[in-house]
Amino acid sequence: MKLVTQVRYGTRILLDLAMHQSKGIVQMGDIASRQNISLKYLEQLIMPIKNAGLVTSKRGPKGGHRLAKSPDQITLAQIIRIFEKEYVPKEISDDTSTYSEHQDSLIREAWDEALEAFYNRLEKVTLADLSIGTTKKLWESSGLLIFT
Amino acid sequence: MKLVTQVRYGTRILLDLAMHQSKGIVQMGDIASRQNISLKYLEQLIMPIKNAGLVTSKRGPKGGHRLAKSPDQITLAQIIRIFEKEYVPKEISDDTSTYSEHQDSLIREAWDEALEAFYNRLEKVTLADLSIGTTKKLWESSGLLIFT
DNA sequence: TTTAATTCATACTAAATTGATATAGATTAT
DNA sequence: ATAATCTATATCAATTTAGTATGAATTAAA
Repeated sequence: MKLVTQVRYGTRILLDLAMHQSKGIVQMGDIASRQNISLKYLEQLIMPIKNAGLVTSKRGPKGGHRLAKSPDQITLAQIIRIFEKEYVPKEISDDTSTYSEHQDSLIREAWDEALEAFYNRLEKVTLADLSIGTTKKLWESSGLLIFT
Repeated sequence: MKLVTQVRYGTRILLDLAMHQSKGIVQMGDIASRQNISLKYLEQLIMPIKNAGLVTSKRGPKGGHRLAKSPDQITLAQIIRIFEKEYVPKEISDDTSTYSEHQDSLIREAWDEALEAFYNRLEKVTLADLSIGTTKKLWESSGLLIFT
């Protein structure tokens, strides 16, 4: 059970967008250099995020991306769900007899509820939580409020 | 986030052991044929289960494996923990500046608590739950109590 | 209306993980 | 001794994940 890199990068992208919200639209190229991710890889990552409705985009020169919701409406759980493909557990047994169905349904039910509990906790961390912390720290350490 | 095959097979092995408890010690070869898993693969899977203290073994002829605890002391969560290697989420940011530490610790904390919630639910399903269901179903459907 | 900046769409490659097989050694009841 | 059984590695194949490359579609601006 691991936090795939796509989630880490995805979070960085969204966080970057959140912190540069005031600029309006932001270019992938800028994020790429700021976050030190290859532009091409980043372009791939932003796509599912966009399809999930977390950002909107505009093509052409002066185009770019922006958050589709306010940072406190975007949660860690949402980001993780985009990349961790929802997985239905296979049957424990490989036969088709009736008696294994009971086991399988017990396991599946527990699994589903466990996943729900997992995501519930992750719903509680928003981009706002993360970026507020960031700008605050920046302010404290440098005396400059760079990202506003 | 998926239930790896190792967990499915591991569960089947333990369930098989649980259902043949009365025989005392059980050979991997028997489990392999009953569960339709290659003996060699199965031998690999039983090792971490043994190291986790869920079963004990005896070598030589008439050797084999048996559960180290009663079936109601063995939970799905335990089995999953054996195979899903405990994974510490990497830092979101790759720089070493102070301001990213706050984000990372927020995320890590949420992640840890989410995992805990996940496993808590899975603690509630024991081998006994699964095997009791099985023998009962068998009884009902065939009139024969095969696994006792 | 051409040009250049940008997102969008795929195809491809490389590395890591997982699933499975193979070979041989260690232990022990008979 | 011998054969049955578990133990320990090595190897291979399949799948998934990470990352790169190529180029088309869109559009602001000169």
